[in-house]
Amino acid sequence: MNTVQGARARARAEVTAAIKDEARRQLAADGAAKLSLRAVARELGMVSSALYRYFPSRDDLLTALIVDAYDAVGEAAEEALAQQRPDASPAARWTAVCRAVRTWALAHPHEYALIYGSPVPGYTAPEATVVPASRVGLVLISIARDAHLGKGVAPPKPPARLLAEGERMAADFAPDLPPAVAVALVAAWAQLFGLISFEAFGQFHRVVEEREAFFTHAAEQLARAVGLVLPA
Amino acid sequence: MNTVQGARARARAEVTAAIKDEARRQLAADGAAKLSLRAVARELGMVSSALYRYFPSRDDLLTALIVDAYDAVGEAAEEALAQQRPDASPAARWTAVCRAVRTWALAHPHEYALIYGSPVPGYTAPEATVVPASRVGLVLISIARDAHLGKGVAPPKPPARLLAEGERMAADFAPDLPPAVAVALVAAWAQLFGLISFEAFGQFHRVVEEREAFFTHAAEQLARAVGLVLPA
DNA sequence: CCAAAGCAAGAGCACTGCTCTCGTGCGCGT
DNA sequence: ACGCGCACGAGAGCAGTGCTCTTGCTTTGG
Repeated sequence: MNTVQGARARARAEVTAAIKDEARRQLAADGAAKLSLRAVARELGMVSSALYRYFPSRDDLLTALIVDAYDAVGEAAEEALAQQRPDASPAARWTAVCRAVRTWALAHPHEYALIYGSPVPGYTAPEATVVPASRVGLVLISIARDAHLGKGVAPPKPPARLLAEGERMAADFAPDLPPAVAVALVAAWAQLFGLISFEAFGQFHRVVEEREAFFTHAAEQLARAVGLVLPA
Repeated sequence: MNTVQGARARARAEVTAAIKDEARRQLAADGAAKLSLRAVARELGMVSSALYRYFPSRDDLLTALIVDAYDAVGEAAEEALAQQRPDASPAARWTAVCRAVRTWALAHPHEYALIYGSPVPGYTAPEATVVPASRVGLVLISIARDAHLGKGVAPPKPPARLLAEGERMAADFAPDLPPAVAVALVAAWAQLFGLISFEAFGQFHRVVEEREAFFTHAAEQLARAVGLVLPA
């Protein structure tokens, strides 16, 4: 008994991981649309029906890959933040995290498409995905909160009804964040992924050539919009 | 001879349109992944092989739908611009166009996903899609150009290499647009679709409730970022 | 030590995209 | 106006898919 859990459970975990690995390979090679349970099983030397002992359906396999992808990009963001020097400015932290997310997306376009492209399984994201999906957002929130705990430049005040929304959002996610910053932050969050998606999905083809410089500059402007840049 | 083209060609055009209509229906109902040539043919009372006389492959059908979707959203944008009063400010025009695009996207989520979600056919967008795909961009460009022909507020100057990129972009698309405005415009363009995609794809679930007010406010900030808002 | 539970394997169903062949009827050019 | 040709629809068929069910074997825990 050299294992804390039974050998059975361990074998199951290993096979499950092998399936996900092979699925990820096929995903990276041909995209989500062409991911085939039978092909995965074939490549693993097992028969297709055996695979259903591990994933009840193709969508469940995809959901597992989605969760892993959210975790991977979330980890990339957290790591980028952790590697910042203690004296780094909020804007510098913000830009570094944005660049890390972009780098991950460009390195794993199909996995990125899985999570930030069209929702492929039947329309409603499974509940299991919401926690990993929020990791990047939490990183951005923490940067903004640190910045505005010191002194930040408040973004333009939104209209009253939106400001109330901002208070609700702040109450939910970051108690001590000014409401106006909260709504600016959510907007910047969505806009960040707009920039990344357009680049990853080829919309910048023949439009933007200096992609890295362009993105960095845009990310810095986003930091400004959230009020992370101190006036000179 | 009541038709300029032969009856044969006309019948062909009608069947082609019927196929696209039915395909669009199934697209709206079940999404692109479940769009099936055989089901379309079945619904139209023909056998599946007959459909291949009109579209050489499933991807070709999807491409046709993509082109139509680009045209539809482009037309929505152009119409929104055309309906602006002559004395409307550039910022008001910008916001109106943004709202029109958003409205179209929310009304046709699956078609929107087809063009601004993950690229589903084999990775490279067919050449035929690039012209219709640029219609929304052209509308935004025209607004920015009109604004800066008068006097606009220049966006922050990007670094030198990006400024050169801006000059190239301006030369390609809008000869008389300041380079800094060009790069801000492209960024705002991508960010606009980031906002819309996040809402359409459910990323704002339990995050943003006042979606319309939120979007309008974000679009106005985008107008500011492009330099469309005059100082008070 | 044996029953129970987990597992792989195979056959099979309904469906998909796509190809090929084969008549037939309609539109077109003469 | 007529007949030829070709575009078209129909059908069978292939390879592949997701998923289910039954059948045995192996492992595990009481």
